Amino acid sequence: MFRESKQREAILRFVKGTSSHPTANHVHEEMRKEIPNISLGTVYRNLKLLKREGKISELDIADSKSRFDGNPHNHYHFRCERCGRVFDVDEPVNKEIDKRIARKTGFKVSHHILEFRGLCRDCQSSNE
Amino acid sequence: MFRESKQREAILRFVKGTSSHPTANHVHEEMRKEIPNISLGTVYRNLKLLKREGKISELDIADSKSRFDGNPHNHYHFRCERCGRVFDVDEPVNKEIDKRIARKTGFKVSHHILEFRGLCRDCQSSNE
DNA sequence: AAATTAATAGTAATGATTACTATTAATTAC
DNA sequence: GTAATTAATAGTAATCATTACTATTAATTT
Repeated sequence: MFRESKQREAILRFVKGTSSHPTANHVHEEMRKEIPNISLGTVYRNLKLLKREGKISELDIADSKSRFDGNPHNHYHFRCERCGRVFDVDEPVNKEIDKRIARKTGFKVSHHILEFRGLCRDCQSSNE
Repeated sequence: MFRESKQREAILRFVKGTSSHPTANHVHEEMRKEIPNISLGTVYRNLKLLKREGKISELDIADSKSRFDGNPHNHYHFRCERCGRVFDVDEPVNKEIDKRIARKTGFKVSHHILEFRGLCRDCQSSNE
């Protein structure tokens, strides 16, 4: 089914070996150093494939389209992985965790974004 | 400085009045019902403006480019709002909160995504 | 070594968003 | 109230990340 390719091996090796959370373009630039004519399409295809195989992950959060919220205050959301709908979650925002992370890392933490993922009620009951 | 326009008023009224977390395109479609020739550019411009004014918010999370991570297991991140770099955060994943939200909402919660935002050490010290 | 076909390179297409520009309309000056 | 000013708009073109397409290349199998 799958064949080995030096392109895919190199992409996996690089992403596994860096903590820079590179974009597809970053990976492409890096790859060109050892495989000068590697194409961007190959990078995209393999990143997606390696993700499907569970060897790497993607910090996507949110799909390609941005969504807006009439509530301007920070609050949490739930996104259904099947229908794509987004719901507000009625859970108090944990401000303590920002302080803890700030203490641990030395970063200045202004806020955090928390999104739950799974299946909404409709999508659980609909069998298909 | 700012002038009122029926387009902006209608957009704000709609986004404030729905819990559907609409995309720019959803807002545009809805607006066309009452202002048939409103342009998509106007919708985008006003959504951005209303966000800047703090009247609505955007569920962007992540910018336009997707980032990849050699660690395939769920973990938290910190994103610097100034330089854009993403760092891993060494904090145990809270599985209890998924259960609590599931109990509260009736949704099936598979996991959650948590991203801290603020200024990394470099960007705090660089004065500019 | 030849046959098969997955993977690639290179290019074109897509889709969300932003930029641009002439026109319209809200506000200000008279 | 009317004319002058200029912010906001409609409509279109441009941009940018990502995906699709296709002829060619190269792993793997026979």
